[in-house]
Amino acid sequence: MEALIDYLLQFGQLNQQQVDLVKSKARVVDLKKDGYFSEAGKIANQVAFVSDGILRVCYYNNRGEEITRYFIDEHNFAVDLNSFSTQIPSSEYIQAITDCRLIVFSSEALRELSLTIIGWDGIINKITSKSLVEKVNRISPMLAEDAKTRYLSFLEKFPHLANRIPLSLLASYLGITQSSLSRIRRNI
Amino acid sequence: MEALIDYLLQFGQLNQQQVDLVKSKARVVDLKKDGYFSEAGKIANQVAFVSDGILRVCYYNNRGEEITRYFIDEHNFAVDLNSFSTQIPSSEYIQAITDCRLIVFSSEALRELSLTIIGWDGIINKITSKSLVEKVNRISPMLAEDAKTRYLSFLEKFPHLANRIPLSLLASYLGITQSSLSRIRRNI
DNA sequence: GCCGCTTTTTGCCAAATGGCAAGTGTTGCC
DNA sequence: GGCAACACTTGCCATTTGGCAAAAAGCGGC
Repeated sequence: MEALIDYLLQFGQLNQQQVDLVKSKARVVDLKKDGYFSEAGKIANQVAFVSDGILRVCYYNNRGEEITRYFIDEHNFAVDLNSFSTQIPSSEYIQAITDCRLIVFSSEALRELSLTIIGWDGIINKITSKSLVEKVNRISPMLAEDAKTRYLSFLEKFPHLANRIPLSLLASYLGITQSSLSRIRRNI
Repeated sequence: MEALIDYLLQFGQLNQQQVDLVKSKARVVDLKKDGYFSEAGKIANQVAFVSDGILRVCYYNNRGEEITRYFIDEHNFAVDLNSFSTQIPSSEYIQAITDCRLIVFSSEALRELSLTIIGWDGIINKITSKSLVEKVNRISPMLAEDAKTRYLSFLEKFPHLANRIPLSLLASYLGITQSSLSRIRRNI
């Protein structure tokens, strides 16, 4: 819980009373490996701060292949922003790939925080745009790189993640087959 | 200018007085083909609404290759959000690929609007997160697709853009060589 | 330790894409 | 018309990646 508060304070100020209010609206949830935090077809109505574990955002294409869009690890927020902000049913899944401990806020909790805490919206907006810009900046260069370079870039940016993510999921994130990734690994 | 106001009103309400204020802070700028709206090494201090023309966001990788991250066409905002919001020098360029007419706001103009118009920040935040989510959703699936599919998806999503963008830039956006794109085109 | 399950590695060959360089086409200018 | 500059296409071959299936390795339960 302290990690969450530290994280928030990077983006704006909160006095002790406000910090307590935030804590009171949060709910700790444990999610087992392979469990879903958010599912296609449903409307996302909660946001999670990842206290422990790794999640991934994925969807299925028209050939039934499972595509991993990105991973979310400790001390980041997980939310299906598309569905959450438009209140349209989602088309993707947010799934735990390890056992996870999440700090969850419901839509209502967030609404109350927004109404009560001056500056809350500003904090949330900064976090939102920062994390989206990061995603764009991370994914976008990958298109121009070959598979090996993509893998090496991933290792460089997330050295601690590579060992905690099954090969098949990492391959799907990198946009290559599991076999190819295995071969790439061998040749490094 | 009306297109800008219409666009803004999709994301929140503005009364006539506020609309006039917004207009008074804007500046129409014509940018010639190949001209830069924002350059690597400089700190972005303006935001543009594209009234006419097409821009692209690009950068150079460590092999000196030019990579096109995405295109920005009519009735969208162009800004180097990374640099603009952190005030760190940029690492990418925003360049006109056709003659452009832009409606430009300086940082100061935006700051004044933010202070004067209740709800301005809300409008800006909605626009920001919507456009970032769109970018992620557009780029992310491309990783899992082969070049031909990427090209077809592009045609489907931006049928009016394909003819206005030089082959070389489109290829760099799709993450393939110009020759490959030319071959793909032939075989459709 | 052994079994059954899942994950990862390999081999084989086909298909996609890149690299390079030359050829063709288009456009604007003189 | 002819030339220069640029944009696009093509040919040839090397390299990368995919598809498929089998083998090997890792892991938890008993």
